[in-house]
Amino acid sequence: MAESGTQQYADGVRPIHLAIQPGAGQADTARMTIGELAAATGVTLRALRFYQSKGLLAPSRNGRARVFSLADRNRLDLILQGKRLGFTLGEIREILADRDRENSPTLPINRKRCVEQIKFLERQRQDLEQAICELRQIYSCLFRDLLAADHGAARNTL
Amino acid sequence: MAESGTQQYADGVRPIHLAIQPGAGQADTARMTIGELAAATGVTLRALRFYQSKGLLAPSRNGRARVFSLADRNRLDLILQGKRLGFTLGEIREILADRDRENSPTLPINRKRCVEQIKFLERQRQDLEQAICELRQIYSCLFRDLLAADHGAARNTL
DNA sequence: TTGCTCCTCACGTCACGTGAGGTGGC
DNA sequence: TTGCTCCTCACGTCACGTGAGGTGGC
Repeated sequence: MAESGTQQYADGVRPIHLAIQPGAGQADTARMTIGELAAATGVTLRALRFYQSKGLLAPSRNGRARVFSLADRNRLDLILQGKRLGFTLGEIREILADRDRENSPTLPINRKRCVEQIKFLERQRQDLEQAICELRQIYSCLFRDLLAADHGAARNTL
Repeated sequence: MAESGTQQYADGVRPIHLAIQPGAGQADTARMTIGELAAATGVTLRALRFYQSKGLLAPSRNGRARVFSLADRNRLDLILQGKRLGFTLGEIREILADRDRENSPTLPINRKRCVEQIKFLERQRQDLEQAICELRQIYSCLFRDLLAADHGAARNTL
């Protein structure tokens, strides 16, 4: 059987008792299975296991099954923020290793890396702009050819 | 030995007799080696062989060595245009297979594919814009923290 | 003979997708 | 017993990079 990943609750109604486990203790007691974490974040099971294999996540175990703590969930949020910002998984691991102690609410990047990443993304944006521009020109050429074909058809009957 | 790829003429002065072969015939007589084509287009030898393995290029042979004609070079230009426009190699092969007969000066994409690609790239651009925006916010937070640290240091001496 | 350019495997990278085949608790 | 969720290999994808080891003509 294939694992279903992120869509096992298609109606959007997930069993709440699994997600929070209220009253079972306090503080870091919101322990989740891999399936619950996947559903909560939109990340596939495979991706979560992959992040672990790359040293980005380190869930504990209950027998063979992985158990993710609130700290793990917060760390995953930082990983996803890093991906949104265009960092590779290797870079994200570096960033999180740098000052993991701080338990930062946002990705703890330094000034230099921040500036370089902005430059990097701005270059990509410029490439994208040029590509979009070129495609729009192609599109208007297609339109012009269509008009020309109409007129050509008219002329060819002369 | 490693193959040097695109940088074998670091001074920018390439032997002209290799690039054109003047007077050897007419029409499609501008035959190039893989190294010459690589140097002329900035594509690596590996990439050229890879495009061939994917059915995008089909150079003839002189013994074991590949020989690229003017038609091959023009086709490569279309491939590179496709890549700039964000198409995958598989899509580029489809596009070039569609109406190869036309020997088009620009990538012969149809209206539907053009519109969809524009949408696709515009989505990517939006993601990029958001990322850049988020990074700029992080940057200004870093700046603010630096100022706060200065003031904090002053206050802490009180 | 030395150098250069060319060749063909073939493994590595990046971020996972996609089965295959098996386990454990309700 | 059936279903569900979980597990671990392990091969596939995309667009090449990077050696290793060998060939051919000046």
